[in-house]
Amino acid sequence: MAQSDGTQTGNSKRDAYHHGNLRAQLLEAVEQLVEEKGAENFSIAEAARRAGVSSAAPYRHFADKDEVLKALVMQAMNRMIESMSAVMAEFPPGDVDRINALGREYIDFARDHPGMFRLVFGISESHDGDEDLAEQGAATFGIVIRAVAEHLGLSADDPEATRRAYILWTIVHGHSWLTIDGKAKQQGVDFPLSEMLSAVSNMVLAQGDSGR
Amino acid sequence: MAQSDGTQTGNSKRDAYHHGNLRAQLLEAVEQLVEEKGAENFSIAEAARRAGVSSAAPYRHFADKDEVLKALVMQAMNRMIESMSAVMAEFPPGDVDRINALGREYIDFARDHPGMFRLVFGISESHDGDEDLAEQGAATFGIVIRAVAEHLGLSADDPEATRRAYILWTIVHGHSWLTIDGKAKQQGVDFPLSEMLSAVSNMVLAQGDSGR
DNA sequence: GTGGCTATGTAAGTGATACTTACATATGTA
DNA sequence: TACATATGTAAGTATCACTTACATAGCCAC
Repeated sequence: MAQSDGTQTGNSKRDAYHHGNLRAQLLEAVEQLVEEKGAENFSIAEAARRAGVSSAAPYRHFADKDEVLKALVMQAMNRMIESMSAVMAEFPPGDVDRINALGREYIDFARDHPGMFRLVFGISESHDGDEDLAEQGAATFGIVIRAVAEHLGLSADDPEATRRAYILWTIVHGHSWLTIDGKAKQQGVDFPLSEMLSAVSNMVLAQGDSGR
Repeated sequence: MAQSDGTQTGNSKRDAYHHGNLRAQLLEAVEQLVEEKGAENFSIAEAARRAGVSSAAPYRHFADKDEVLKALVMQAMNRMIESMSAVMAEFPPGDVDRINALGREYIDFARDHPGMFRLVFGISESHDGDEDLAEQGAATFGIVIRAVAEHLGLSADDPEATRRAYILWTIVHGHSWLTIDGKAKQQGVDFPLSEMLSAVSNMVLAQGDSGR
């Protein structure tokens, strides 16, 4: 069980006084809680209880609750970047399916980890100007921009690539939210959407003017 | 200062013991707080303070915090339906601009009331099976479906109308989220998006197969 | 080893919150 | 006017975020 921040997990028995691995185990507990009860209804206290330490212990590793959430979000975004990169490797550069696969990865993440998805995007509210998060976000979106640029035969810094990538992002992002919020199913939109969405992305990616 | 639920506001001086209008004033206070500090960081206690009553008073009007939020969301959705209906009246049936105007109204709502937007969609997490909210949501989406069906010359219960309306919803919804989360601007997507989005909606609404 | 420095844990508080309970006071209606 | 009901208060419970003072473990120089 490798951890993306370098700390070692695995030794799950706590050794009397000193725990040895609290930070990582706290994040693990918080992630569980976020999925179980939502990002707004979990408490640091309960995460501490799950890790078998006192309610003050977490504050040796994190300044406050927000910092815990930020660390979790960073971890999740790292994983996201990793799985997107893995997906990229399965298709040749420029392939449309590469782009569609990225979208599917995004939607799958939301469906499989709705609590984390909410957290990642809900956190913007309280961490508005955070540099680390912004950088991580740019790295993620950058992957999409490059894939789109390659497909269109554009340079990655051509605004047209950003423009089209952004439109694809809105679709995938909107669908992810509506899905985890149950809106899609609730409104009778239960037919398979993946083909539909990739058809739309084909339109958006068609050569020609995107509406400048 | 008319209230959409029929209770009268306006007499803002509280009359000694009995307040006369607590429910409406609480909702007003909560809405302010939600915009100021976010849906997760407001407290019933503070709303009560703003309304000039004890912290126990709200519980004469609402069972718990969740019920307050639900009432607020219902109010917001009502307003949304009203303004969407108003927009509809400005364009002839079947007009594409009618549909685009609906989308713009949605995005404007998110931009102007990000706290409420977050609340409306964030609430699904805790009110998953709520009938009233589902019904209200269906009414809202129904407006879009009808406009799309009229434009395409389809019956409103044709699944193709729902399908296309849903795609438009994902775009508008995704863009709204990314905008209020600051992602759009953060990623350098600051060029005017309204034309771009309406160009995309034209693609989605074009006659022909949408990717069945 | 021993002494001491630092990292990491605990216990016991502080102040705020959601919500409850017992009681008080208006208001409307028989 | 009396009484039922609606609506408010005060005080209390349990929980939480976070702090402070103290304890212990690991580690390094010597």
